[in-house]
Amino acid sequence: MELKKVEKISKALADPNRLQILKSLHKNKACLYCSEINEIIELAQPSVSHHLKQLTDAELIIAEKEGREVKYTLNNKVIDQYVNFLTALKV
Amino acid sequence: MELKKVEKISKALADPNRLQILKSLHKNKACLYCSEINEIIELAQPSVSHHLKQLTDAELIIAEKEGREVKYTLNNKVIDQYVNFLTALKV
DNA sequence: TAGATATATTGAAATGTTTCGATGTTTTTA
DNA sequence: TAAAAACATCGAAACATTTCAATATATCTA
Repeated sequence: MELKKVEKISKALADPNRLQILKSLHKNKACLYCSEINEIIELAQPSVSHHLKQLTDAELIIAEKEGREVKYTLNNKVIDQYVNFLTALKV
Repeated sequence: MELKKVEKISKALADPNRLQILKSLHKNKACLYCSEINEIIELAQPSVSHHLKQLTDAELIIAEKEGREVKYTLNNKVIDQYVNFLTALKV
């Protein structure tokens, strides 16, 4: 994995609200609708939308449009790649 | 691992210069002197000092004073704990 | 012990991030 | 097809991070 990508993922993980979103996705078998996330995170809707964009841009989650709703899913593959980079860092 | 700690480590990893320092530590069998890091990173000395502090505060590296020099070592244990948190996030 | 060397701290400018109200876009439904 | 619902985008305020010159501190050496 490229350093630029590691940096982007780290940035996405470097916020308490975004970590909360990821934990909630984990609890809910990896997927949640945007409206459900809006209920969990105590921020205004545009702020939650911003955080979901950061996570999506880092590819930590995948957004799928379903009508006028959006379903978010954890991207296990990218988490694995990030973990592999970190593991390779050790001696 | 506490969310606050995950956030701190993620922040420490969210910078290209700090990732470069970690990669260099890996290449050099996990340890480097501050002066060597100053040569690798193309920033002024106080900036490098600042980045080393971020990494040390996150416990990703360990600082040991040796006379008037400081030796930095990768902290494999904390990297492992961080990796475990991320792995547990997957479904 | 005075000067040199290695690193840390301070303070300030530049830049980036977070947050929200207002508003825009898309899709559903009455 | 007009109104409602779900989400995204914009713009600005508040806050945090990065960077460096100047300076401080600690340790070594002549």
